[in-house]
Amino acid sequence: MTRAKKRSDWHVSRSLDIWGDKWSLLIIRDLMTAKQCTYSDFLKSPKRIATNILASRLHVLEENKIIRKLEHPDSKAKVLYRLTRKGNDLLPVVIEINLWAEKYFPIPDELNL
Amino acid sequence: MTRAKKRSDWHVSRSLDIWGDKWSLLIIRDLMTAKQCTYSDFLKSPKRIATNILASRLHVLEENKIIRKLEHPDSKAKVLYRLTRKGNDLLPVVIEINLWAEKYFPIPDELNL
DNA sequence: CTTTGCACTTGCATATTGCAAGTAAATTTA
DNA sequence: TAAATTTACTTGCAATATGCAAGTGCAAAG
Repeated sequence: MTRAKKRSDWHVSRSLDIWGDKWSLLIIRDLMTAKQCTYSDFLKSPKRIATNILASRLHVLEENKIIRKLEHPDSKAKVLYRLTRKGNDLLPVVIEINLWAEKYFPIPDELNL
Repeated sequence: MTRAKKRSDWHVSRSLDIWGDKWSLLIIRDLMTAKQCTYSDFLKSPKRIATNILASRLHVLEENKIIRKLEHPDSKAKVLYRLTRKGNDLLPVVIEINLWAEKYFPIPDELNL
Protein backbone atom coordinates (compact mmCIF):
# COMPACT_ATOMS: atom_id res chain seq x y z
CA MET A 1 0.00 0.00 0.00
CA THR A 2 1.39 3.36 -1.00
CA ARG A 3 1.99 6.25 1.38
CA ALA A 4 -0.63 8.27 -0.53
CA LYS A 5 -3.24 5.56 -0.13
CA LYS A 6 -2.51 5.28 3.58
CA ARG A 7 -2.90 9.02 4.03
CA SER A 8 -6.16 9.01 2.14
CA ASP A 9 -7.35 6.03 4.15
CA TRP A 10 -6.61 7.84 7.34
CA HIS A 11 -8.23 11.07 6.17
CA VAL A 12 -11.42 9.44 5.01
CA SER A 13 -11.74 7.36 8.11
CA ARG A 14 -11.01 10.27 10.46
CA SER A 15 -13.73 12.24 8.69
CA LEU A 16 -16.26 9.45 8.84
CA ASP A 17 -15.56 8.99 12.53
CA ILE A 18 -17.04 12.44 13.05
CA TRP A 19 -19.86 12.79 10.56
CA GLY A 20 -20.02 9.37 8.89
CA ASP A 21 -23.14 8.20 10.66
CA LYS A 22 -26.70 8.06 9.48
CA TRP A 23 -27.65 11.64 10.42
CA SER A 24 -24.78 14.09 10.77
CA LEU A 25 -24.40 14.97 7.13
CA LEU A 26 -28.12 15.64 6.86
CA ILE A 27 -27.90 18.01 9.80
CA ILE A 28 -24.92 19.73 8.19
CA ARG A 29 -26.75 19.90 4.89
CA ASP A 30 -29.74 21.49 6.62
CA LEU A 31 -27.50 24.17 8.05
CA MET A 32 -25.93 24.86 4.68
CA THR A 33 -29.15 26.04 3.11
CA ALA A 34 -30.80 27.40 6.23
CA LYS A 35 -27.73 29.27 7.56
CA GLN A 36 -29.05 28.76 11.06
CA CYS A 37 -31.56 26.54 12.78
CA THR A 38 -33.09 25.98 16.17
CA TYR A 39 -33.34 22.57 17.71
CA SER A 40 -36.98 22.26 16.76
CA ASP A 41 -36.28 23.33 13.19
CA PHE A 42 -34.16 20.22 12.80
CA LEU A 43 -36.95 18.09 14.17
CA LYS A 44 -39.32 19.50 11.55
CA SER A 45 -37.02 18.34 8.74
CA PRO A 46 -38.63 15.87 6.28
CA LYS A 47 -36.32 13.03 7.28
CA ARG A 48 -37.51 12.59 10.85
CA ILE A 49 -34.69 12.24 13.31
CA ALA A 50 -35.41 11.08 16.85
CA THR A 51 -34.92 13.86 19.38
CA ASN A 52 -32.38 12.00 21.49
CA ILE A 53 -30.31 11.17 18.43
CA LEU A 54 -30.46 14.76 17.28
CA ALA A 55 -29.17 15.92 20.65
CA SER A 56 -26.32 13.44 20.61
CA ARG A 57 -25.30 14.27 17.03
CA LEU A 58 -25.39 18.02 17.69
CA HIS A 59 -23.19 17.42 20.68
CA VAL A 60 -20.59 15.48 18.68
CA LEU A 61 -20.62 18.03 15.86
CA GLU A 62 -20.13 20.83 18.34
CA GLU A 63 -17.28 19.03 20.10
CA ASN A 64 -15.62 18.67 16.74
CA LYS A 65 -16.13 22.35 15.94
CA ILE A 66 -18.29 21.71 12.91
CA ILE A 67 -21.22 23.62 14.34
CA ARG A 68 -21.59 26.07 17.16
CA LYS A 69 -24.39 27.37 19.33
CA LEU A 70 -25.42 31.00 19.35
CA GLU A 71 -27.85 32.95 21.45
CA HIS A 72 -31.13 33.58 19.77
CA PRO A 73 -31.83 37.31 19.45
CA ASP A 74 -35.51 36.85 20.29
CA SER A 75 -35.38 34.64 23.35
CA LYS A 76 -33.17 32.96 25.87
CA ALA A 77 -35.25 29.83 25.56
CA LYS A 78 -34.13 29.36 21.96
CA VAL A 79 -30.73 28.30 20.69
CA LEU A 80 -29.36 28.90 17.24
CA TYR A 81 -27.08 26.39 15.60
CA ARG A 82 -24.73 27.49 12.91
CA LEU A 83 -21.91 26.00 10.87
CA THR A 84 -18.39 27.03 11.71
CA ARG A 85 -15.85 27.66 8.97
CA LYS A 86 -14.82 24.03 9.31
CA GLY A 87 -18.40 22.95 8.88
CA ASN A 88 -18.96 25.23 5.94
CA ASP A 89 -15.91 23.79 4.27
CA LEU A 90 -17.84 20.56 3.91
CA LEU A 91 -19.93 22.26 1.24
CA PRO A 92 -17.91 20.80 -1.65
CA VAL A 93 -18.52 17.32 -0.26
CA VAL A 94 -22.25 17.92 -0.15
CA ILE A 95 -22.20 19.45 -3.62
CA GLU A 96 -20.45 16.41 -5.06
CA ILE A 97 -22.93 14.09 -3.37
CA ASN A 98 -25.72 16.08 -4.97
CA LEU A 99 -24.15 15.94 -8.41
CA TRP A 100 -23.69 12.22 -8.10
CA ALA A 101 -27.23 11.64 -6.91
CA GLU A 102 -28.66 13.88 -9.59
CA LYS A 103 -26.93 11.76 -12.17
CA TYR A 104 -28.00 8.40 -10.78
CA PHE A 105 -31.32 8.96 -9.00
CA PRO A 106 -33.82 10.71 -11.19
CA ILE A 107 -36.53 12.10 -8.94
CA PRO A 108 -39.88 10.39 -9.55
CA ASP A 109 -42.49 12.81 -10.90
CA GLU A 110 -44.97 12.06 -8.18
CA LEU A 111 -42.67 13.54 -5.56
CA ASN A 112 -43.06 16.91 -7.24
CA LEU A 113 -39.69 18.27 -6.20
CA MET B 1 -38.34 25.26 2.24
CA THR B 2 -37.37 25.90 -1.34
CA ARG B 3 -37.73 23.40 -4.14
CA ALA B 4 -33.94 23.36 -4.54
CA LYS B 5 -33.41 22.55 -0.88
CA LYS B 6 -35.96 19.75 -1.04
CA ARG B 7 -34.25 18.24 -4.05
CA SER B 8 -30.89 18.43 -2.37
CA ASP B 9 -32.34 16.94 0.79
CA TRP B 10 -33.74 14.09 -1.16
CA HIS B 11 -30.53 13.52 -3.10
CA VAL B 12 -28.29 13.54 -0.07
CA SER B 13 -30.55 11.27 1.87
CA ARG B 14 -30.99 8.82 -1.02
CA SER B 15 -27.21 8.65 -1.33
CA LEU B 16 -26.65 8.12 2.35
CA ASP B 17 -29.25 5.35 2.37
CA ILE B 18 -26.90 3.38 0.17
CA TRP B 19 -23.39 4.20 1.31
CA GLY B 20 -23.91 6.43 4.33
CA ASP B 21 -23.02 3.86 6.93
CA LYS B 22 -19.83 3.37 8.85
CA TRP B 23 -18.07 1.21 6.27
CA SER B 24 -19.30 1.52 2.70
CA LEU B 25 -17.34 4.59 1.75
CA LEU B 26 -14.15 3.02 3.08
CA ILE B 27 -14.79 -0.03 0.92
CA ILE B 28 -15.40 2.22 -2.06
CA ARG B 29 -12.29 4.22 -1.27
CA ASP B 30 -10.26 1.00 -1.13
CA LEU B 31 -11.47 0.07 -4.58
CA MET B 32 -10.61 3.48 -5.96
CA THR B 33 -6.91 3.11 -5.32
CA ALA B 34 -6.68 -0.65 -5.67
CA LYS B 35 -8.78 -0.92 -8.86
CA GLN B 36 -9.83 -4.38 -7.73
CA CYS B 37 -9.82 -6.39 -4.54
CA THR B 38 -10.68 -9.82 -3.31
CA TYR B 39 -12.80 -10.37 -0.23
CA SER B 40 -9.77 -11.10 1.89
CA ASP B 41 -7.96 -8.00 0.63
CA PHE B 42 -10.72 -5.92 2.21
CA LEU B 43 -10.30 -7.79 5.47
CA LYS B 44 -6.58 -6.96 5.47
CA SER B 45 -7.35 -3.23 5.30
CA PRO B 46 -5.98 -1.20 8.25
CA LYS B 47 -9.45 -0.30 9.52
CA ARG B 48 -10.60 -3.76 10.49
CA ILE B 49 -14.10 -4.53 9.34
CA ALA B 50 -15.90 -7.58 10.69
CA THR B 51 -16.34 -10.27 8.07
CA ASN B 52 -20.11 -10.47 8.35
CA ILE B 53 -20.42 -6.70 8.00
CA LEU B 54 -18.14 -6.74 4.99
CA ALA B 55 -20.29 -9.38 3.34
CA SER B 56 -23.47 -7.44 4.00
CA ARG B 57 -22.04 -4.12 2.77
CA LEU B 58 -20.65 -5.71 -0.40
CA HIS B 59 -24.06 -7.16 -1.01
CA VAL B 60 -25.82 -3.80 -0.67
CA LEU B 61 -23.24 -2.05 -2.84
CA GLU B 62 -23.62 -4.69 -5.50
CA GLU B 63 -27.42 -4.49 -5.42
CA ASN B 64 -27.09 -0.77 -5.96
CA LYS B 65 -24.68 -1.26 -8.83
CA ILE B 66 -21.83 0.56 -7.18
CA ILE B 67 -19.55 -2.44 -7.33
CA ARG B 68 -19.63 -5.67 -9.25
CA LYS B 69 -18.11 -9.10 -8.95
CA LEU B 70 -15.76 -10.51 -11.52
CA GLU B 71 -14.16 -13.89 -11.96
CA HIS B 72 -10.59 -14.02 -10.81
CA PRO B 73 -8.27 -14.99 -13.66
CA ASP B 74 -6.15 -17.20 -11.39
CA SER B 75 -8.73 -19.21 -9.54
CA LYS B 76 -12.39 -20.07 -9.23
CA ALA B 77 -12.08 -19.85 -5.47
CA LYS B 78 -11.32 -16.13 -5.66
CA VAL B 79 -13.68 -13.30 -6.50
CA LEU B 80 -12.69 -9.87 -7.70
CA TYR B 81 -14.65 -6.82 -6.72
CA ARG B 82 -14.53 -3.75 -8.85
CA LEU B 83 -16.23 -0.38 -9.00
CA THR B 84 -18.81 0.20 -11.69
CA ARG B 85 -19.02 3.51 -13.52
CA LYS B 86 -21.55 4.60 -10.93
CA GLY B 87 -19.16 3.68 -8.17
CA ASN B 88 -16.24 5.37 -9.84
CA ASP B 89 -18.27 8.52 -10.14
CA LEU B 90 -18.08 8.81 -6.37
CA LEU B 91 -14.43 9.75 -6.76
CA PRO B 92 -15.09 13.52 -6.51
CA VAL B 93 -16.89 12.94 -3.22
CA VAL B 94 -13.92 11.04 -1.84
CA ILE B 95 -11.52 13.65 -3.15
CA GLU B 96 -13.41 16.44 -1.43
CA ILE B 97 -13.46 14.50 1.81
CA ASN B 98 -9.72 14.14 1.53
CA LEU B 99 -9.18 17.81 0.87
CA TRP B 100 -11.31 18.71 3.84
CA ALA B 101 -9.56 16.27 6.13
CA GLU B 102 -6.15 17.37 4.95
CA LYS B 103 -7.04 20.91 5.91
CA TYR B 104 -8.43 20.09 9.33
CA PHE B 105 -6.66 16.96 10.52
CA PRO B 106 -2.91 17.28 10.31
CA ILE B 107 -1.47 13.78 10.49
CA PRO B 108 0.58 13.26 13.64
CA ASP B 109 4.27 12.65 12.91
CA GLU B 110 4.39 9.40 14.80
CA LEU B 111 1.99 7.78 12.36
CA ASN B 112 4.62 8.19 9.64
CA LEU B 113 2.20 8.49 6.77
C1' DC C 1 -49.36 32.57 38.37
C1' DT C 2 -50.73 29.31 35.16
C1' DT C 3 -50.10 27.62 30.54
C1' DT C 4 -47.35 27.05 26.50
C1' DG C 5 -43.03 26.58 23.88
C1' DC C 6 -38.44 25.19 23.54
C1' DA C 7 -34.37 22.37 24.31
C1' DC C 8 -33.36 18.86 25.78
C1' DT C 9 -33.23 13.85 28.91
C1' DT C 10 -34.76 9.23 30.25
C1' DG C 11 -36.25 4.44 29.80
C1' DC C 12 -36.99 0.89 27.15
C1' DA C 13 -37.69 -1.60 22.41
C1' DT C 14 -35.56 -2.57 18.10
C1' DA C 15 -31.91 -2.53 14.75
C1' DT C 16 -27.15 -2.50 13.51
C1' DT C 17 -22.45 -3.76 14.36
C1' DG C 18 -18.69 -6.61 16.35
C1' DC C 19 -16.54 -10.99 17.55
C1' DA C 20 -15.52 -15.85 17.31
C1' DA C 21 -16.32 -19.87 15.37
C1' DG C 22 -17.99 -22.67 11.61
C1' DT C 23 -18.91 -24.27 6.61
C1' DA C 24 -18.39 -25.49 1.76
C1' DA C 25 -16.02 -25.37 -2.38
C1' DA C 26 -11.55 -24.75 -4.76
C1' DT C 27 -6.72 -25.22 -4.71
C1' DT C 28 -2.27 -26.67 -2.94
C1' DT C 29 0.70 -29.96 -0.65
C1' DA C 30 2.40 -34.34 0.79
C1' DT D 1 -5.13 -38.97 -4.54
C1' DA D 2 -6.08 -37.96 0.20
C1' DA D 3 -5.25 -34.45 3.54
C1' DA D 4 -4.30 -29.74 4.63
C1' DT D 5 -4.97 -25.03 3.39
C1' DT D 6 -7.04 -21.04 1.18
C1' DT D 7 -11.05 -18.38 -0.02
C1' DA D 8 -15.49 -16.48 0.48
C1' DC D 9 -18.52 -16.39 2.94
C1' DT D 10 -22.50 -17.74 7.22
C1' DT D 11 -24.13 -18.32 11.89
C1' DG D 12 -24.96 -17.35 16.78
C1' DC D 13 -24.61 -14.37 20.26
C1' DA D 14 -22.84 -10.05 22.74
C1' DA D 15 -22.29 -5.09 22.51
C1' DT D 16 -23.53 -0.74 20.69
C1' DA D 17 -26.38 2.56 18.28
C1' DT D 18 -30.87 4.07 16.89
C1' DG D 19 -35.97 4.82 17.41
C1' DC D 20 -40.06 5.96 20.10
C1' DA D 21 -42.81 7.89 23.76
C1' DA D 22 -42.97 10.21 27.66
C1' DG D 23 -41.01 13.38 30.91
C1' DT D 24 -38.19 17.55 32.88
C1' DG D 25 -36.78 22.25 33.60
C1' DC D 26 -36.37 26.88 32.25
C1' DA D 27 -38.21 31.01 29.63
C1' DA D 28 -41.72 33.61 27.94
C1' DA D 29 -46.62 34.67 27.05
C1' DG D 30 -51.33 35.20 28.57
